[in-house]
Amino acid sequence: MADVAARAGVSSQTVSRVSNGARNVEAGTRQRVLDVMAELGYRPNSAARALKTGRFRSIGVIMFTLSTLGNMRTLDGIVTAASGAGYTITLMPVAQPTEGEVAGAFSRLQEEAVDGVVIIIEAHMLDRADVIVPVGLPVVIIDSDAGEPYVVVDTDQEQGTRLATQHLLDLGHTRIVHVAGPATSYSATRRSTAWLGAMRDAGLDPEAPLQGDWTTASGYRLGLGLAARDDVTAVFAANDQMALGVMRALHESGRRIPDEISVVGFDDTDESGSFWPPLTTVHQDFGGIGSRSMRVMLEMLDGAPPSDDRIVPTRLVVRRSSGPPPA
Amino acid sequence: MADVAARAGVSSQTVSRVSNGARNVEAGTRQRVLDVMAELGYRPNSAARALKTGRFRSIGVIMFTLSTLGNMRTLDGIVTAASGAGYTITLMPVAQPTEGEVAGAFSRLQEEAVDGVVIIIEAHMLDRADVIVPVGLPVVIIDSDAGEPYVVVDTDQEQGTRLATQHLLDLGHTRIVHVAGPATSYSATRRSTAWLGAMRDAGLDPEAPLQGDWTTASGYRLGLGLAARDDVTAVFAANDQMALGVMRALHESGRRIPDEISVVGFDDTDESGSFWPPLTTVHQDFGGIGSRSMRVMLEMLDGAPPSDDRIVPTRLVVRRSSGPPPA
DNA sequence: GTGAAAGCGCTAACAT
DNA sequence: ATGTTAGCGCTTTCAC
Repeated sequence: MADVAARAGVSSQTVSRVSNGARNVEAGTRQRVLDVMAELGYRPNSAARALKTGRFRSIGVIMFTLSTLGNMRTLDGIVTAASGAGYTITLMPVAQPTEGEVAGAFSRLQEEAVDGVVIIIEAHMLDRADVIVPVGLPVVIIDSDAGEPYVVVDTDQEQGTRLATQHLLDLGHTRIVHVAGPATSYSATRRSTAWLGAMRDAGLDPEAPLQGDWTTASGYRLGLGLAARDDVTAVFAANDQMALGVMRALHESGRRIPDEISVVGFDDTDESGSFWPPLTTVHQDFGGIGSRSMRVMLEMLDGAPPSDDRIVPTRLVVRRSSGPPPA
Repeated sequence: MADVAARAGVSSQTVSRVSNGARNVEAGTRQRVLDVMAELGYRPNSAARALKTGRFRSIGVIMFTLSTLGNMRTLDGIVTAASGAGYTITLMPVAQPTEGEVAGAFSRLQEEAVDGVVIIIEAHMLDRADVIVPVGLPVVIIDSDAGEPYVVVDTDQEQGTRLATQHLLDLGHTRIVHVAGPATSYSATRRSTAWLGAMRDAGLDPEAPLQGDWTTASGYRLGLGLAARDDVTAVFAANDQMALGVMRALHESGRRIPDEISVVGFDDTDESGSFWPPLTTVHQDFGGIGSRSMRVMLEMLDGAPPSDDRIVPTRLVVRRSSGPPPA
């Protein structure tokens, strides 16, 4: 910057003003400085700027590394929204979604160059106030049971689950089994709970959900057991990947979908409509989750109260994997 | 830091030493400083540190936002490797994979707090020296036609393609069609070229590849056309998503896989083994791409010459979507 | 509209 | 083993 100032015959202060787009610089002076900047290939040093202003223009995202498709899409939404607001995203992976790991990532984050933190861990640990509280940064949590004072942005799991369950109920199914996500996942338990609620509201007495872990492999394993039973006419899987695994098991066992058994998923990834048969599923607006998270984050950064609009609705996408139960 | 120093009765320099784990501090002094740090909740300011050292301990990743599954997995590998080396990842999305956008991202990156840049854009633009050259940072490019002086890390596209093509050839197929990725993608064109080469080496005269865009939708559209032809016995799709779309079109048209027509993909995502039928495909080691990129980056950061080992081999995973052609 | 001075929090270099 | 000095590149404040 000093070089630019010297070459342009102005003070470094003026260079700073031009660099930041301040308006009290004469057009001629500005142009001269701009020319010299280009000539010298000048780029402001963000560390120095951050040191002085105390702002980094970056948001940290803590996420479980080997993440699900949905989390990747959510990250994509966050990155896009952040970029639009002139912020970059700094990734903070945690190897395992355990409380210790998250606390560790959090403490590391305090020395990172970020203005706020978004957490996507989908775990139950976040109600432990001591894990998060020590940080003096705005925090937005996605998909968590963290209560006050945390700001949580999330898909409307209850509404989505009821959409899926009601669809099956309306079709005439009563013997519906739920293939749940891992018990450590908050969204998985909410989907289980909402499913139980919807079933009971319909006067049914559902059996306990089967326990998967989000992967196609777990869906396949559980699906093999389901295929061997003749008292089940529909399966509601907590995500599309497990639904895919269930369908594979059903296919291999010679069970016809949806004639003998219906399958419904949750997520609606880009591929779900091309599964065979195309999967009926609950569409989650991952991009919406990401952009709302960033909007709330930006509000907090500005010292404004975060807007209330933090639960993102879903919609049911009916395809060919669901139909009436066999007569 | 000054507060800690005063409270612990030492100089700020000693606090700095403790903070950085220097060994020339007496155990008692260290403990006292540590205690005060905890008491005061001291956290080093990374901006100040970066300003002084000129190092940010962060790597920027430029990527096309609405990315493919494979790119997401590669990013995951990079993040994991970076984290292990004590680096964070700063994401720089580009809205469109055009030359202008990439150049823009690059120029923005220069003011970002990063020590090096990894580019995942899978586009042909990177041989344009003027796009990248101006940056004084180490650059590693994934999947690109960028030649010297750029360091490129990539999957062995040629080997993978030949594996897939030879598999079909060995099965007895001669009427094989290639569903290619977008012409703007370098890996897509390399797969096309390698496929043409493998076919010609087998003495065949293949028809021009069909042009998809990586999405299941494009695979479906092209698959519909393929399903209507009776002179095709096998399809080699340039990625698994397009293969999935092709299979859906085939199913809907009542064509049996692999009895009437075989389908082979490229990528081997987590879901591919659960498609129906389970997809024969070329396994790409996305994590390996990510970790090698980071290893090379770290070498460059240390001023060492980047190691040669930058092409990651693939392997063929034979499942049930491929078989001999109909008699 | 522009410039001079001061200092953000840290660490490299040197001194003790 | 510990302290002192200086300065990284920028922006804020205040003066002109």
